[in-house]
Amino acid sequence: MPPLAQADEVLRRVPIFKGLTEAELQFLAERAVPRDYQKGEILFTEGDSCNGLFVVENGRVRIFKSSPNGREQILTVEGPGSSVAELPLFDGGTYPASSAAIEDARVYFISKQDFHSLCLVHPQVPLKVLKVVGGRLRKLVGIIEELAFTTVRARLISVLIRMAKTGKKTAVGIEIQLPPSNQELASEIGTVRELVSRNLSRLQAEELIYMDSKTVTIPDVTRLKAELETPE
Amino acid sequence: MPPLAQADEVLRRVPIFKGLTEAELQFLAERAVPRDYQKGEILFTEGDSCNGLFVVENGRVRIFKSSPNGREQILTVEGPGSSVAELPLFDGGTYPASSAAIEDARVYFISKQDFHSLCLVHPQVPLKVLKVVGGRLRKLVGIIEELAFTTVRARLISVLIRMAKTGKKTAVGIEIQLPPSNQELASEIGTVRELVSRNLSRLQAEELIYMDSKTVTIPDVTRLKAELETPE
DNA sequence: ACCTCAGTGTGACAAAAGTCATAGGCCCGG
DNA sequence: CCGGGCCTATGACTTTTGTCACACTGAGGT
Repeated sequence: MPPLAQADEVLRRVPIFKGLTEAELQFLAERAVPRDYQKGEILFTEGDSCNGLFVVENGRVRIFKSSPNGREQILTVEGPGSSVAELPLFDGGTYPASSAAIEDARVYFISKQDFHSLCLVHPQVPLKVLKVVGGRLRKLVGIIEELAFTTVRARLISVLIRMAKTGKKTAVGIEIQLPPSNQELASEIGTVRELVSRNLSRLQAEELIYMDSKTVTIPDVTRLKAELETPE
Repeated sequence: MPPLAQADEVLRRVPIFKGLTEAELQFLAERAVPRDYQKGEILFTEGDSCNGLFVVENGRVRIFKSSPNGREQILTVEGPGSSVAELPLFDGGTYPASSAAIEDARVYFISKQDFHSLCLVHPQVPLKVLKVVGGRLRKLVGIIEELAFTTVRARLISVLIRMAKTGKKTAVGIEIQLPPSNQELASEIGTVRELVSRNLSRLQAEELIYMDSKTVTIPDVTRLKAELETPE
């Protein structure tokens, strides 16, 4: 069990609640229900009707679509301080995708009613929501672009580069941690386990990366980026 | 040149402006600038900074991503009474995609400033925007799902079925009109001209559709839908 | 009537993606 | 130390996708 945190401390960090007064934060904090999820546990499933929104306190949560033949496509991964599923709250529809905990996680649940009450007294909130939704939309467009135009290899290189931005610098290059399984990585780039495995091997053979189980070292990010330009 | 219309009549029909008073509509109508575009003309390009939002009076407009090698992926097609590009107005970023007129079209342009003034006096508006943005997000997720999980053939069948919903019933089936070029259709489903051509031929050979140039007749929509279930 | 031009249909390939089967590694519990 | 469960790597193969080249059609314009 993670140590208890003050709900208001958590909510204060959430972008859509920035700028609320102490009293307003308090109002929400009193009504926010903490929920603990174990690794892999489902928060909600595509098509469920939406009763409220989630705020992640710790752990990470993935939002994904799944296909009848068992494949998955991750839409986004949200970590501490993110809100999840604000949108269906406003358009009244069901969840467009499913969500599950990647690691053990604690989230707060805020009911639709409470959130709507807040919006009434604080019209700034919908504007903030629009802002984060804007970012989400951009992300989705980015995924579409990658799926429509690029190969698995290019998408894999893209995630590696994205991860490199927050990676650890070492003497021999930037060091990053791959997700716990190749399956997870495959879902992020919309393909299957085997192709991830093959392409990682190939990148290593080409000396663009070095792998030690889940730890990848990128000796030269620029050279990796260059691979994205040329078709070969 | 299309006949002149009263701007306020056009704006009244737009979802995000539903519920405004006459005075407020008037305020916008006075400030909305009409613009005429010819078929194929560009409204804005991905990466442009965003100064306002568009409302389509007539004609249709497509929003799309384009790839360095000349391919395109259509994100949505908006017709009369739709607003376009509300989002970057709120998050302050640039346009995430480009837009061009499919046919000759007239649109109204409303500047960022005017729109923000409206939002201040009328907090209902952002809520309406959230609603339409919600729909947009769902659409994008749908595109991702199709790109990630299905084949060109399935995506083609999907659009045909979607078009059938607004098609014309005849004695021999439902009749629909394909877009003016196969290229356009290809961009909608994220592939190339040739594959559209081939797959349409194949569907006709299988007697799932009948084609007479751009007019397609679907004798049995259920049978077409069944093709989506089975891998073969 | 003829030329041009944009869009089409198709065959032949090449490349990429996905499937299936198999072998092996690693960790954990008994 | 052994066995089961889970994940990984990899070869062999199929299907799908995309590219290129080329011939054909139909509408418009002069």
